Amino acid sequence: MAKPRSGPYICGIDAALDVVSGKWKGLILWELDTYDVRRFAELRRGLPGVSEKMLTQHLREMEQDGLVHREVYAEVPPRVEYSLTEHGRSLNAALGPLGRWGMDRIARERTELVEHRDAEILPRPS
Amino acid sequence: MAKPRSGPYICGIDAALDVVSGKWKGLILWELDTYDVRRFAELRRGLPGVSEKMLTQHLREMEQDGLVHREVYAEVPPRVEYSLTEHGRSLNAALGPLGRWGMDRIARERTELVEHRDAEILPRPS
DNA sequence: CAGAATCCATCACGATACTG
DNA sequence: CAGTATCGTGATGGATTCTG
Repeated sequence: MAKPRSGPYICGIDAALDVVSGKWKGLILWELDTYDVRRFAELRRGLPGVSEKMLTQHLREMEQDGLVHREVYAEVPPRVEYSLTEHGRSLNAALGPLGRWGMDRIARERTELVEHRDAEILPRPS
Repeated sequence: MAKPRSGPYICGIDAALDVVSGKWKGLILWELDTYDVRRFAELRRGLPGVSEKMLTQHLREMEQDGLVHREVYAEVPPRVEYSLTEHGRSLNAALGPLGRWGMDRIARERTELVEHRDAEILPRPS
């Protein structure tokens, strides 16, 4: 089970996307990068709409991919803390420009209705 | 149809990943960036294993997302050329660091059997 | 050549219930 | 609290066939 890898990667983008392809992985990365350390319930609260199963699953995969570190405390009220590994941090850094691009895209979408806004591309299909 | 997703994004990463999340989109981007202009069959050859359906589907979505430009020539042997828009180019630029990260990951995986792997850059013997 | 259409397999994702 | 187990579903991806 786990992950049927996409076999031999053709390029770096491919390999990287394989690791972040999951509905919540981007957000998990963001959350862990922002807060440094987070507990299971905290992450869950930070990702509105995620189910425990998906959160666990994604966390496990990311742990296996060496992105996330999982620290378990053998206490009476169980406590588990998640944080990014060096590897995970470097991924996040590499994701920086993409994040900014995404922000621009969001901004663009907000003004997409204004047709005067953009004169450069706008392919007009007739 | 196309994409019912794209709810309100929580962060830029989320928005960007939504656009490149597809089995071949990363490769398509890479291919179009490398060759500048590509025909349908060329793209198909460049993406070993892709089906026509998926290629068409991905291309259409990317066109709709404003990443790809589709130029149709009304000739007897039909010819369609795909290229990146400005928007697509900027995405690719933003994808650069991620691609390099992915390359590192591939390299790392090659030496993954060495559990001692640390801050060391071993030249690949062989 | 560049696709559209159809059918089919798989899997990512989710809801719910149970546990140490 | 932090999971695990099970089941169900729609989206995603693929093989094949047909067309302008």
